[in-house]
Amino acid sequence: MPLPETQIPGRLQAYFSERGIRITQQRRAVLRVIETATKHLDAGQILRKVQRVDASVDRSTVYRTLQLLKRHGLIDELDLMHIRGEGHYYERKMNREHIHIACLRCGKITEFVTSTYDKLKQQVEKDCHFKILVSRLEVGGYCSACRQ
Amino acid sequence: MPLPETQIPGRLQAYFSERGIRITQQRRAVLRVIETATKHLDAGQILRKVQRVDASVDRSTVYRTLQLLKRHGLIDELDLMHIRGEGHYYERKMNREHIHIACLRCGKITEFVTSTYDKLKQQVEKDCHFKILVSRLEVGGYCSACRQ
DNA sequence: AGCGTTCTTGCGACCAGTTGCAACTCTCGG
DNA sequence: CCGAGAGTTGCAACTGGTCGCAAGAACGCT
Repeated sequence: MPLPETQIPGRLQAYFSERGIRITQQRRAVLRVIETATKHLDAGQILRKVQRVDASVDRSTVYRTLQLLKRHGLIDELDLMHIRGEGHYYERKMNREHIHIACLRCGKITEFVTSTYDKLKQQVEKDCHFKILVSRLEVGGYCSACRQ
Repeated sequence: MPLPETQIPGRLQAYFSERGIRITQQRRAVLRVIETATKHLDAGQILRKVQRVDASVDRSTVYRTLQLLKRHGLIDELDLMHIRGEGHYYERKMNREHIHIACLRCGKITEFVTSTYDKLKQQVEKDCHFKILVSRLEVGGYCSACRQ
């Protein structure tokens, strides 16, 4: 086996070992796929990419790893307004929470950061006496190109 | 059969006949369940309530009716931060869009209306040159009682 | 009211995601 | 380096949601 362990751990794997969460071959593969993803992936796509590295990895392992990451707040789960089916999409959590804007016609996903979103969350915390841990704002409609 | 057709149509049914969408026994039952709901229902709960009126109604009919309502913008679909499982919840669309606040510990769902949310949406439309048709803001965390 | 078109339904098969369980494997201490 | 114990995996069975299709129902027209 040509040294797969010596790869750069990556943030997610580092988080795991710091917290004493076990790192297995299967989890390493899932983390790697998520960390190197360039676009929003759904569970099925992640599974397929993982199985290209290790074909024996089961669906349930991928789903369980995604749940684990979600519970630790390391990934965000998105619906993207159900543009394609009912499934969820995943992305690694960014420094700044952003809005997902989905064009219902061309399917393009845009991300948008604004301080108004932060202000809105602060207002919710204050007015509702609520401690926010996760939040998700998704918007569906038509982008400028599709609206013509 | 004691005059089931003579019931007050209700808003959803009225919308259907105005638009020439066929009204069937099954759809009538689903609309009735949604219109008389006092809390957020998931598809399974709606199915069970519908089947108490007409046991022959199939799952797929309920799901298709929900999709139909969603497409016409008559109901909103919510995840409620996946407090219980992966399923979705449905509520009939209100005059004013509101934020759903889900306590991750006690499961309580609070609804919150604020003009900041409207301002945020306006800003997205302006800054992103995007026409918003639907939006959804869900927040998860701890309510004041559970935070102690 | 009867008829025909068109839409809807129920069914069965399928895909996606979850769960219980026995076998396995990771990690830590010796 | 090895063994024990806890945690993880793959499997199989199950639930939730979707889809294609043939039978059935709704509505407009006469």
